[in-house]
Amino acid sequence: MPIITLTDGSQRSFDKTVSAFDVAMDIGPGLANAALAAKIDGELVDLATTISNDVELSIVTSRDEDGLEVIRHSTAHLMAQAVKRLYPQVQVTIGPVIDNGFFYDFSSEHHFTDEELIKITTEMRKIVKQKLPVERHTMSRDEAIKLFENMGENYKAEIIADIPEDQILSLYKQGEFIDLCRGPHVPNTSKLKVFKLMHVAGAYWRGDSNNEMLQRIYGTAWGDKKDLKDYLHMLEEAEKRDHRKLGKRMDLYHFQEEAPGMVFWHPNGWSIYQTVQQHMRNKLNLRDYKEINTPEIVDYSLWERSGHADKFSDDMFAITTDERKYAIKPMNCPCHVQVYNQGLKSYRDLPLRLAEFGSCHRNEPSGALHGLMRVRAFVQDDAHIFCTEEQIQTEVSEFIDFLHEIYQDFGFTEIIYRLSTRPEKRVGSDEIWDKSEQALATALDNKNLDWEELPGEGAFYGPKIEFSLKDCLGRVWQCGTIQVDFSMPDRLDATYIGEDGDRHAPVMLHRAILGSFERFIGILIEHHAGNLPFWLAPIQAVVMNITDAQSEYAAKIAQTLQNNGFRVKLDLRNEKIGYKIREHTLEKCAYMLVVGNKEMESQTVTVRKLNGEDIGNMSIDSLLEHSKQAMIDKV
RNA sequence: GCCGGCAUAGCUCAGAUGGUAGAGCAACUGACUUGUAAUCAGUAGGUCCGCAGUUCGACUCCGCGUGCCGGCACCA
Repeated sequence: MPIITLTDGSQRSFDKTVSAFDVAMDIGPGLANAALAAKIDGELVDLATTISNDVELSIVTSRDEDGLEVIRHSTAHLMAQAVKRLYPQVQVTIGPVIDNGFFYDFSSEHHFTDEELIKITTEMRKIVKQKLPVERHTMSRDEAIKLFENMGENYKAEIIADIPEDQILSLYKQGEFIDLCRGPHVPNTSKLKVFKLMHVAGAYWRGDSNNEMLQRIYGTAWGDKKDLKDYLHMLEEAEKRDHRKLGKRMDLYHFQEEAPGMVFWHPNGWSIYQTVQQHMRNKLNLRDYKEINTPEIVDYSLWERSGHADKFSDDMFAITTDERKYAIKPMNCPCHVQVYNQGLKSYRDLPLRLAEFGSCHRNEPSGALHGLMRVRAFVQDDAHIFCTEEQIQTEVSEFIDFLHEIYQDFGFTEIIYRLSTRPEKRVGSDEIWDKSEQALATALDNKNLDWEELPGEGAFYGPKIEFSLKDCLGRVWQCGTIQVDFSMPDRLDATYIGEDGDRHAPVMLHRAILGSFERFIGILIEHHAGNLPFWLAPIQAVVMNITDAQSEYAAKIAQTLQNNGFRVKLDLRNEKIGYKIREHTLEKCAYMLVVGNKEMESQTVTVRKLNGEDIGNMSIDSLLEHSKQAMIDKV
């Protein structure tokens, strides 16, 4: 005689075993109709699940996050069923839920085209109309293997073969289609109405590049039409922010075939770059970093000693001249150790913070290149802190403060923290690893930061914290990092004289805040949709006259701004003011300064901001003051 | 690197089922002297990504290469 407690605390008792659906029906037919799944004592289950004991129950609809997940998962099955109907020779593999949708991977000789996605969609709609019940069945592992082998679904059989033998598996059947699945699923296919197949892509079987390449179809699915529409609209908006498009429109930089993955910076883009770099330089000075500069081309033997040649030679550009082999540096650390090694160091010299805007080249796989976000030639805001073991904790903590300050300056507040811990292949004792992992974790905890651990993802020489930012498409880009390194100082003979008078190897902290200037500027462009704040804008102000009568006055204002260190343009063309404003808006000029007869007579300018906001008429002195304040406020 | 797609004027794109291409914007010239997101008219602009092949003829079809795009893998 189950007594069922609902989410609002109310209770209902039944005199016989009931299904979750029966309970929903008992509450009301509207809810029963909207019901997709249920949660029994916190566990997400099918609506058909029977209840014979006292439980807590909630009915899951498309309004719940869980409901959306069920819809997306079921839509993946729906798509697989449609594909199997249209292409019986195709084998199914896996079809999980992802952010905003789902995908399903198929093995097939035939390659799906975008037109065929329409065909598949039509078939999916047919299955929805058929209102096929989705039924859960269970069977033993070996039975399941046999079942899928008989169906010719070898991939499924392979997946099941990896599951422990004694486990009971659940399978879901809708019409003629059957798939291995943990569930839960919607009660029938008519619940799946709002979806769209997005695109086809390749993906390796089991995510391993040694394996066969499968075909993945991505789709999106939602609880109601408006959500789908909003999502598609968001994608369109995100596309408009794409730094590759804006970079072209704003004339920031270009790429060309002769130098794949290497940026040709134009004056506007280089202006942003210089502003960002100067800002970093100022901040590094305030925190007692010493800026240095080291060679880009270094004899290969140094990379052999540092260990890079051994592990990363494929990614290094090597050159041979006069029978001598060099590498173009992929990282700055070995060179920084060379600077450290000049002259005898005492414990009194530590911590020593050596910073470099280090130009690096890495031969990234061609398929990985992506605008400014992934390039082959880039400059890191790199620094290495040489310190004692005891100083690690403080240095890491201060670094996190530094990083927060910089991200704040650039307008980023959403940061993802990840701690990568010891990998299987590593150097150094477990004791040292314990200590350094603990130092990093403690530093994060002391600042009350939410962080995720990535076990085994650390570098071979030490653990690291990664700091990532999210871009407009929700992609996560790693920017900052701090890594503890007990290995390289030793490999490259770095030492200091301790209080005890003996030589010791210092600990090296590799750290970067922006990561690479290229990637960071790409993220900046997308984050601001190209509308960079005044302090970063390549063109901070454009002075426009109404007619020729104000040419001289307009030029004088531009000159004054320029003399005060601002980046100014003068537009005296014989065009209507509306035309000029439109053009400079598209160019993303921060301030538009209009001068006509009115302004000339009163010795003022009228200021319009990029977003169309009119901040009024002001004297040149107040304009200068306003601009200087904007630089300080970073708005 | 792997799978698939794409490559036409400075930019955004159309087009030709094989007979050497077109629009809008930009550029240039002229008129207009203009008040907060496009004034009008005219002119000029192309190795149709590269290299080979088929063909009387290739921008179009086939092959190879390069780059880019969507993913996957990679990201010290």
